[in-house]
Amino acid sequence: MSRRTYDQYCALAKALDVVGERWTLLIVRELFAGPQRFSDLLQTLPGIGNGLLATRLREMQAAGLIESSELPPPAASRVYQLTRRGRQLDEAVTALGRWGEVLLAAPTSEEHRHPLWLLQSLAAHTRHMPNSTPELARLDVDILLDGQQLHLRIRSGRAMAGRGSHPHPQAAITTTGETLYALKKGQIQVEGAIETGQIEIRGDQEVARRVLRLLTLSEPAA
Amino acid sequence: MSRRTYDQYCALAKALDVVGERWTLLIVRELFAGPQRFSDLLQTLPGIGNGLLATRLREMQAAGLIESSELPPPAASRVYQLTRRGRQLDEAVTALGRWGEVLLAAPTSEEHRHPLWLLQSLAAHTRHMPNSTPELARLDVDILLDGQQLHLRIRSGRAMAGRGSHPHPQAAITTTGETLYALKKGQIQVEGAIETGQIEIRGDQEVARRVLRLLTLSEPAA
DNA sequence: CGGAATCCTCTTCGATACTG
DNA sequence: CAGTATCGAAGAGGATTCCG
Repeated sequence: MSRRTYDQYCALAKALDVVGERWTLLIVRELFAGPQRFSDLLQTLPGIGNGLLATRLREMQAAGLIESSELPPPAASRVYQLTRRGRQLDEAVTALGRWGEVLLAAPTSEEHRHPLWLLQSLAAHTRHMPNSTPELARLDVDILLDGQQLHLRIRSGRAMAGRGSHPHPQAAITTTGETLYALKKGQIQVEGAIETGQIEIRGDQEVARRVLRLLTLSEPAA
Repeated sequence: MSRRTYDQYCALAKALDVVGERWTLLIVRELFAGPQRFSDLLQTLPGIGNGLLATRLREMQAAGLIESSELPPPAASRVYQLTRRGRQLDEAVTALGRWGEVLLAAPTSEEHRHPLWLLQSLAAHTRHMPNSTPELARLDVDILLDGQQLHLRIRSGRAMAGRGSHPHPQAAITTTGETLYALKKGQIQVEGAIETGQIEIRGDQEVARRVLRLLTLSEPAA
């Protein structure tokens, strides 16, 4: 009955009362990439258990973070999506993710993996750096990453990753997480990876290259 | 024995594995304002229970977030403080705090309060806005807030709140949380509050005014 | 008195089984 | 597919005790 709270008159404590519980911010991360059904979330969040997911979704709805909507027939299913308030968590989630990046050791492990998470991570960095050249004002590309269909929206140099394909992509990239990771590390270059076939591009070649270069840019020295 | 983790190869999940558990980020918040002893933390974090605090401090030490050091006699006590890695949480904690600010309703409640938390909250906003005029390059002032001795360090327009007094303050301000809150809301002005005695200043009047104006600046329209 | 370890109760979590 | 019901296990909170 009694939701556990910190009972502190402090903005951080209040925020943690709402999003500090287990799984909540990971659900937010999933919904940043687009609406999801109950069972979609169950799949991408291994270990959560359906009871707890139901509870979290109810709490998050009550807190105004998400809303659910019925898809019209014949889909006849319910999807959950972020509200404006929920989307405002972008900055905090992004900052936390950047902080956690150095904790990513070798990907070899019993860990669950998902191409989206890598793309979100790379996209998060672009929202940290001031990259707003006119060339990066507005770009939309599809990315088939390790067989998963994703897309990237770039607005004023800031990238957001999403599931599925974009309605009007200017280009389509096919590659692997390994390749993106090597690019980010500076171990290979965009042009080289295209030549060796590690990256395939359809549509606007220049747009795709711009996106790839933005995404795999290294952090400037602080 | 088995620390609970999300087991996801994802930067956000990794970050939450380390700082996502109950109380951890609130401990970080306290240590942002300076080193603290075990019992200091117990006092400022009502409800934590000493066993859990000990556990958290051990975990945070193992994760490289904090370190403990013995004070030389006659103090003969141990203090905990953030490491560099721990201080890097600044951005994430600040972003979360800003997100939570709208959840602060009327301060009338059973909630625990502490002048430091208000000051940290106000300071967090200055780190969000680009305010880097030469006048705000480097300022250090003491603040006696609701009887609590605190201080503010301002570097390049970005304020950090701390406990106790600064070794070399340029000015000292005495006021109340209520007054700062009203200033932030725009209900009163700095000059007016000084005239009515709601704010007292010793030392460099101009420095104190600059700090107060920075601190209580309203958010520019996004 | 500061800094914990111990014990006990209550809540939350995670997995499985079950229902509309 | 979208949840609810249930139950053992882990975690949290409070008090007490121990040690220097």
